[in-house]
Amino acid sequence: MKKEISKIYNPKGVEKRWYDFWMDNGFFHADPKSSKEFYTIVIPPPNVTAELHIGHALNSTIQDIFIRYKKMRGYETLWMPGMDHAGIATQNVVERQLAKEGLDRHDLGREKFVERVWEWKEEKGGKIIQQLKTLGLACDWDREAFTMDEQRSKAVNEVFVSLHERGYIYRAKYIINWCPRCGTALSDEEAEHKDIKGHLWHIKYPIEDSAEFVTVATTRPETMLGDSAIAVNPDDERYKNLIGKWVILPLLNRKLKVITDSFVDPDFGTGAVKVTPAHDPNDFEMGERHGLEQINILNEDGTLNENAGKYSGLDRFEAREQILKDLEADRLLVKTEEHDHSVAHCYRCNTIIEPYLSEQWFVKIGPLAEKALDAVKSGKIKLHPKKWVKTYNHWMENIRDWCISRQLWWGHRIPAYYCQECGEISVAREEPEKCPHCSGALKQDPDVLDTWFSSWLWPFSTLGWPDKTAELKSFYPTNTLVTGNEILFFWVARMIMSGLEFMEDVPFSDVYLHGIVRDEQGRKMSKSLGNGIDPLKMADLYSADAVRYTLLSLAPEGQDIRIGEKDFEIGRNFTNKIWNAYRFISSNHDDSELPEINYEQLELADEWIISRYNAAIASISDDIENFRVSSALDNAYKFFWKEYCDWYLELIKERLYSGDPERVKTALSVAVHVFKGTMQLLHPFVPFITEEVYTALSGEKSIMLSSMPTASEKLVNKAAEEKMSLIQELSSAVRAIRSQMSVPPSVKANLLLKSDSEANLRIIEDNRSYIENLCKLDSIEFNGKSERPKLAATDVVKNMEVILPLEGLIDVDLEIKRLNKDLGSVENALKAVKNKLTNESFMKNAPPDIVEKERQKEHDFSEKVSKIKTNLNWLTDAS
RNA sequence: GGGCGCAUAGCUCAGCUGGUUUAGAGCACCGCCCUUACAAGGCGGGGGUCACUGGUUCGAAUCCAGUUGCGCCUACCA
Repeated sequence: MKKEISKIYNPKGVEKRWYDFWMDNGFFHADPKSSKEFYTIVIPPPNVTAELHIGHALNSTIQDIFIRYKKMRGYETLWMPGMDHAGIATQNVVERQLAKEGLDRHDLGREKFVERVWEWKEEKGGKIIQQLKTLGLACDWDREAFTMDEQRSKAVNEVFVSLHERGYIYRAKYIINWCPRCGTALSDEEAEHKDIKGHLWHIKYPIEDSAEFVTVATTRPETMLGDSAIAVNPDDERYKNLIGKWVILPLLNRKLKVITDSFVDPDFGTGAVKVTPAHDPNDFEMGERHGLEQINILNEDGTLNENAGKYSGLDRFEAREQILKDLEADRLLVKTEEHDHSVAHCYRCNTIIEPYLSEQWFVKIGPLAEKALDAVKSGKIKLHPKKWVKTYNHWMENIRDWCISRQLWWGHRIPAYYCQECGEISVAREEPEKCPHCSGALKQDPDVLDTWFSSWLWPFSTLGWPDKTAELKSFYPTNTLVTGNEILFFWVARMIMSGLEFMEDVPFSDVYLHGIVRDEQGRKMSKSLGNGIDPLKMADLYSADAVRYTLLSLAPEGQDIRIGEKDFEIGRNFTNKIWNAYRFISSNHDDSELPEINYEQLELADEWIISRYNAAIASISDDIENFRVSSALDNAYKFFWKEYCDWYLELIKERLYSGDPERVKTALSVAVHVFKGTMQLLHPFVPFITEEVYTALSGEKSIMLSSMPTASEKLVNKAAEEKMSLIQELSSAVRAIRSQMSVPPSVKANLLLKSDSEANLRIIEDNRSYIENLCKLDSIEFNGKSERPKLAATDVVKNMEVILPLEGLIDVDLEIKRLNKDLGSVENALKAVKNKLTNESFMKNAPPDIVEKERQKEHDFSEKVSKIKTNLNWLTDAS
């Protein structure tokens, strides 16, 4: 009874049906009370504003592979999903929305604005969660967390207060990164440095009571308005006479003292530097050392303030132009040099950041970093690939205090309260009613915390901390963290710090860092370039399985990935191959139950595929356990497509069509057994189609409930593999001859084999039907008496002469050419081997087994050479 | 300035601790084939002085050093 199965795999409907099924049955839900061993991953929370891009697809597919694999290996697996509130990004979105209505957030007021953001979040936010589901991810959605939800907010609050109590949080007036467009401070990590082709302007400052000038060089001439000194290196002879003198700041005509500071590099610019303590981190420190005035010339929006004289009100870059013009007019601009330097940009809006003096909250990071450094050094946490360890160490050793306050409304409000009477600051878990010092009225700090201040708690906040939950007990520490390498500092390093500080244990034991997905030209995918590939579109076109497969098969271990839309055909073709293998097996087996494999009745092909199958189980498992996911997939591909489909399924056709029920049964039992297991091995990579065909074939409820096959040493059969490789080589040789001599499949041929090796001939004789079927042969003759035909195409396989009498069919010149080519390469190989064997030092130093191998090679190659030569002679004689 | 990575077929990449490979795969290309799972396929074929230069070694695509090119990260480059 044949079943009707579509010739081409149609994933439409299949994927959604199975995802619903998995969800309805709670297969993704993890039980903290389970007696199984736990395996946990926390998702890198995407922004609530995010839409799925190809990087998310790669990142989450890798996690899904680990989760599904471990589940089938018997673990209680938890994949903890959620999102972060993305303070700046989300506020931006809602502000843009307001702008369309002609409003800004101040029109609404803080409370209304935050309400509005929540509304936005409920209606439009979190689109990505739905999108992630189409990829088939086995996340425990019942536990979905959000950094702004109640439990996570509780954790943030607790951590802030507790760090404050430990003396790790302080408030200070310091130079920070200020984004004038977002109107907030940023951490060092949030400032992206980009190389800019800028200028170095040389400006003359007149020396007081003199006709002389001192020339300084700057990349930001507008900051001169905030200058409070000129500095030179104390050892710089050129400026010795200037020290202590006064110069006149052009345009504003303020007096500036000439000071010395060893920070100044005499070789850079002119060796004299203008000092602007309020707008440059170095100058700030120099200012501290010399007690210089800090003159702030900027408003928060990047325009110049009243300290800028006639420039006040201008935008910083307009002011720069105007100042340059004015200096030029005063003949004070002496030189304009091209100058490449790196400039900090806001990672959210790409605006150029200003170093800005302001009062902010900081985390004293040193003590936390120290422990986090140890965790990686000691191997408690392993980074994959491990090349990142050096980068991690370097960053950790040079880390600076973390600016955590943000001048935003969307986020966790800082639990610090200022007394309106005595000015004392109280930091508290619960808002105090009145000042604990003087009972005065309190006002909460208006700022919110950096979004990363909530996501660094993710591995335990999502499990219910600070409450003592069953989840924390079972699932912490988590096992594997999978994330893009660009986020190592932002997030990974900080999670390690917080985990060690608050859980007194690392948050995870292994970190898998993958690369960035780029376009075919190696460019980062971005909205502005319009070169992004929409994974949902690809999933729609080719299936989610295809997207997953393609991404993984193209992902080099830890390197960036280049990908184009057409590449997704790779995945589609693969799923189609699975489908058709299923179709083949299925159409050959009636609905009766399949017998267990009878190991007594196996043919060579069966023994061989079972052996290869067990090797595949071992290598794929080993790859996954050791974070080589692409390699695992590659091995699965090779086994399934090259060995199982190309060879094994071809080899069993004869039996399947033989009509002998016993032979059919044996072949089918092995074919199904191996196919099912292969589907299990592939399930973590392509979950949908494997579920579809596995359940269809087995009648089981779900592949997710099945156990991943384990490799059995006993079933690895080297002898069978040897034999098969002879069959394979011989078949390939015959097929090559046929193809190259253009012998159509309809023309059956006879094959003559001549060999000294009875054993080899016996192997072929025992399995002659394989060769006959694969090579479309009528007969095979072994060391036969029949005359060697004059016109024949020939080859040599394992010292066995392969003769295909093809009188009238072969092109003699072509065959001569073919043999000569072959001869050439074998002769080269022989020469190389001979060189080795005549090399005394090789003979003296190389291990005996290697020498033996080379001897064997020499023997084989020279045999082959002489046989090819003989064959060539036959041909030339005949023609 | 410091660090890291990459450089193998036209393209994307394998090739782990040096010797069973006469350097592989996929895509692209060429030829034959709609052979009763699959043309989204099968079979066969062409194509590489493994970036360059030295070194270690009996032996190097593989290890070491340097050079060049590209990429990334990092930095208090006025």
